[in-house]
Amino acid sequence: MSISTASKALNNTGRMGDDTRERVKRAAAEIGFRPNTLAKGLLSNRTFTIGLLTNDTYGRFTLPVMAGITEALVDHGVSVFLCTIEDDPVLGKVHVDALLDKHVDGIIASGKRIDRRLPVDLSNLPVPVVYAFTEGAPDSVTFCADDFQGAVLAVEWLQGLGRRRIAHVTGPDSFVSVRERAKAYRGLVGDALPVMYGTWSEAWGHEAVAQLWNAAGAKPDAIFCGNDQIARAVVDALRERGVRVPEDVSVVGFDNWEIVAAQTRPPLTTVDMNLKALGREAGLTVLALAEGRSVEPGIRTLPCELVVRQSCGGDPEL
Amino acid sequence: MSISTASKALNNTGRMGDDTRERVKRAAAEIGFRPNTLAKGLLSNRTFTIGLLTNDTYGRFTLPVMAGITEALVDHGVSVFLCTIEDDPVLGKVHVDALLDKHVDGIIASGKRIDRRLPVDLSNLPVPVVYAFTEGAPDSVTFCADDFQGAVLAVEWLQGLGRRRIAHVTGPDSFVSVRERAKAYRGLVGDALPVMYGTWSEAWGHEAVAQLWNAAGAKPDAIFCGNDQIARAVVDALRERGVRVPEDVSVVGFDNWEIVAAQTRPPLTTVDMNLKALGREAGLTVLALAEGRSVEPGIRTLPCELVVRQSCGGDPEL
DNA sequence: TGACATTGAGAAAAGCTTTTCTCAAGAAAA
DNA sequence: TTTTCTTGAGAAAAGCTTTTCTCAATGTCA
Repeated sequence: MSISTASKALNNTGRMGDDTRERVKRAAAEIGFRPNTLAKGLLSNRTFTIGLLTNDTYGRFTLPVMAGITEALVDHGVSVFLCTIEDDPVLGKVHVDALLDKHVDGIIASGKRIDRRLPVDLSNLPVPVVYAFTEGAPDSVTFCADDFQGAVLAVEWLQGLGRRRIAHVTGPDSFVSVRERAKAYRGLVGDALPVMYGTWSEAWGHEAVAQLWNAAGAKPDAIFCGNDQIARAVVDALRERGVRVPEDVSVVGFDNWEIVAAQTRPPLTTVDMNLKALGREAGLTVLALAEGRSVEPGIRTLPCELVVRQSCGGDPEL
Repeated sequence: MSISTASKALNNTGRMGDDTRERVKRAAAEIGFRPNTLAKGLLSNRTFTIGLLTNDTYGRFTLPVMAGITEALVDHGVSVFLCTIEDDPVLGKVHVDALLDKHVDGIIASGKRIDRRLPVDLSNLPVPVVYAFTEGAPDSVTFCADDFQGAVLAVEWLQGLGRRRIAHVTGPDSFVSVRERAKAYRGLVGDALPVMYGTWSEAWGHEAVAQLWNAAGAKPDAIFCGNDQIARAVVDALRERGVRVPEDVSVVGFDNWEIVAAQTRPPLTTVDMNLKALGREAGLTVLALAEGRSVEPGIRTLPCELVVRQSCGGDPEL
């Protein structure tokens, strides 16, 4: 039995008798033959590996993205190198070099916010690069969540529940996401209440509630929070003040960070950025690029969706 | 210039003139030559890749382990495939097969608890396997944290602060870790108070405080919690009851999960399991195995350390 | 039955390094 | 001057697949 015959049999290529083909396959299965991906890669210039670069140490955003990538690519036999590079350019270069040495088919860059670059130069690389949830190079493909639409979803949900004095407690306005969400909020509720910018901490959530409730005049009947940590703190702070959630005040978060959203009492209704879908798209795109298919560059915005739990009231079955 | 001469020049092997060697190196640097790791691997049977298998979706335990592995191995030019297999045996097999196809030099299995196996068969693999924070096969190398010692650390710290009625609110006693910690606790404080087993949720933390404070008799002056989520809830519940932390009651957590521990008010003093160090050891071990060095099988227990914040009182500078 | 077509299987090359071996040239020794 | 060493450089093979080409054998048609 020649090597080439075996190869052709296993790959269903070449001309040969069906009996021979079957016989080879059976034998291969029997001895547990695994074609060496390295050798195959040597020929095809494909390694069926990609690199995922991130500076998100806690995996808050990267893990869902990674899950999506893996889900999309595992069927294609592609495995993913995860490289956490902190915010260290040197570490970044080390990892990129390692990835290039291993001839990854492509690289996906991911991060913690969509208006910051990873601290590493990914231009002029010999492999395709796509960006997911981080700022991309000018002519690249970049995926991010639709903050504006997500905020609309949240605010309209509150309005649909009859809420009319909706406050917005959010993160620093240096974030594009924060500004986008604030713009959507402004568009729907007007200028009655100021947008409250702060930090992404629980401390700020408590502080914001204190400011709102210590001020004179009517209190809000709903609070749209910039992330789940703030939302959680807001819920806690309201409870401590004897304000009932969701009866007196509805609270909606952003991120759908299970660990926070589900453990809050009551569990948070919150906007999910669909990071997994985002990862899936990024994975398929980098694969397409790796296979030489051409992909229109630009920023692709994926819609958010609202995850209804109990912090707003309303029928969770809607 | 022959290929072999170039190879020898770049690898500092073979006999040749220093001038030739230098000339080759300069030229290589100039054109940005990267030896193809695949071809090298084809010869040496090394790919400088390893697989990290985990069922820890949120990365709670796996990400620190991963960080340690990467830190230890990046200098050796080794990259890590992260495979999240949920608890799905099929997915597990798919990923293991993908890893074997790619001829990883070794596999590290990791998980969420040290007394459960990953839902996938890792025996009789053609590559070395080491286990980190998950139950290993009989004659394997397994790394885990020293729960007993960690608990001793926590309880002795409380005792050192003068606390005498120390309660223990922890997770389900089906966990080996829980039983180990409880045993250490028992050994140091005796039977005055029952060990309170529950779930790993904040709800249980609240519930436990209610039980303790609604009971007749003296209240605890310290609570040793089975993880940070419980500890956080305990702190919250105490504050809601007007009990001051740390003035009236000291609370210590377990895990040092930054996101929880640092956001709690006051921030949690807690036991850190040194997962990063654990990952580092696991990484170095799998590398040693991959290089053919022999490693004594068995369970390696790494010590925990106490991270002092403010939930216990005492001088954080100690 | 002879010429031609078809079919199935094997040989060989390519892909990129490293390593071992061979060989030629120059230098040193006789 | 001839022989022997030494040194530096190149040739070749190995590692594992896939693909293209070649070739022998069988079958078909005239």
